[in-house]
Amino acid sequence: MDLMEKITALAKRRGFIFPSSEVYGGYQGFWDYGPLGVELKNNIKREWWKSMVYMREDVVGFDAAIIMNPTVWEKSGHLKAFTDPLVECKKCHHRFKVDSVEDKCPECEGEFTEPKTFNLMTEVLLGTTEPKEKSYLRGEITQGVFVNFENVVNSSRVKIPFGIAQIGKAFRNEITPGNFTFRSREFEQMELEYFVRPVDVESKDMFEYWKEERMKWYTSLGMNKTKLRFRDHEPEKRAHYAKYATDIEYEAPFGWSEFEGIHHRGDYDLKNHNLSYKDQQTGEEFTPWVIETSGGVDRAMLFFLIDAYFEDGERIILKLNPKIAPYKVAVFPLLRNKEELIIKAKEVLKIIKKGIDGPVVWDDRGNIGKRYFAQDEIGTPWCVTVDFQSLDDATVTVRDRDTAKQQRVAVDKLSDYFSGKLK
RNA sequence: GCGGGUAUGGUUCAGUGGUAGAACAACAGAUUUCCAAUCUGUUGAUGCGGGUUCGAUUCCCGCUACCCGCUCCA
Repeated sequence: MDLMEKITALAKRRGFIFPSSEVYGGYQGFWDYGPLGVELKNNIKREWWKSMVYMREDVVGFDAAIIMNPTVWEKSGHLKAFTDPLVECKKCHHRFKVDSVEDKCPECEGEFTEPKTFNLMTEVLLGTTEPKEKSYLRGEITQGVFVNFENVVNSSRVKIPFGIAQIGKAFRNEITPGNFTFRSREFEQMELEYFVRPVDVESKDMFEYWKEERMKWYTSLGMNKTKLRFRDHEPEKRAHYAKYATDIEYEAPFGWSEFEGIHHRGDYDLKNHNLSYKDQQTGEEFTPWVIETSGGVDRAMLFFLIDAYFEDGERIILKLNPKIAPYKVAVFPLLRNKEELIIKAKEVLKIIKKGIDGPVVWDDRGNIGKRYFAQDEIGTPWCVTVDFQSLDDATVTVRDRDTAKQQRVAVDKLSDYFSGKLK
């Protein structure tokens, strides 16, 4: 079994990720997050929000509607840019963008089919009477921030340079979803739009600054540096709006794959929507430039999972950073059939639950070794065992996931012990 | 959308034109048991829809999903 199969199987077996609507045969390009998956994903989003909004003075949060006035998408250029006419070679079946090729297939000299368009925007019909009004599920979350630019400026005392952060779902009719959750038709983005003065040097510096910031964030949560790299876009490969563009890529089992883009969008978007900024002190009015950091939440989660996956003989360990691990602590009674142990262990469970921020779980299956294995496999950083000694001296053993080493800790010190490690 | 492959309990596999087996998991019970798979018991499956046939999980067709390429870029 290759690594992707192992991750996919683990994700399903332990409740991280399921194929969407699986009882009806699934639905291509959609995935559901199970009890552990939603914890992991929420933790990633929370850590992102903390570092991008709470830890900064110059960024505010936002949450736009998924469905917007269709004019937004006309103005933004998405109805054009997300519609790629493709031709297919009748002989070798390779496909190409119409404007990227001549009239013969560069692979095999074969004839092309008529161009077909693939609109990546997901259409929705609104209203109760026919004809219904057509709109779109957002193809990227950014536009909601841009069209609210002046609302935010007028209501929240932000001054350039400043940023607006947003996390939310986006939808694209991908031609070929695949590689587990990597390319999905519904996905979540975590994005910052950082507005700067339209000055080349300043904006380029800011672009470089955000590149480094974003890379640091992933490594600070434990992602393996040697599996990460930047990949600058060649001018001709850049999106329609980008002045500069870089991807952060992870070396997945299916190859180096992008999961965050840092784009210098210039004034493209605000100009499209006819929006500008007025400096209250100088009276100067201008259209800011935008540095965007746009990360895929589902992709980041997939790569955190892959990156954390280790095998030690038969033992599987998810070495997730404790901050994003679904469960922080598991509590075991050494034996499940000794009432005094159960009572004490339930007390300890309650104490830790109150003492730390995050899920603490109970586990009394089979035998103790089995529980350690099961918790390792879902990345629980610490296991607390209540044994007979605990009944005498109110201490428990705390076992570390990565080292498998144990330490005796007094029950009344547990909360401090764990919250210290979770900082 | 095109080409190739795959589809059996939760997972990994077996098997058959006539009552589908196992291992692991799950659940219940036993055992002073600290690094899984001691002991006992229980639940649970042929992706969906057609066709051929007395009878289909098995043969045929269609669909769907997943995997590998083309494509895509969060």
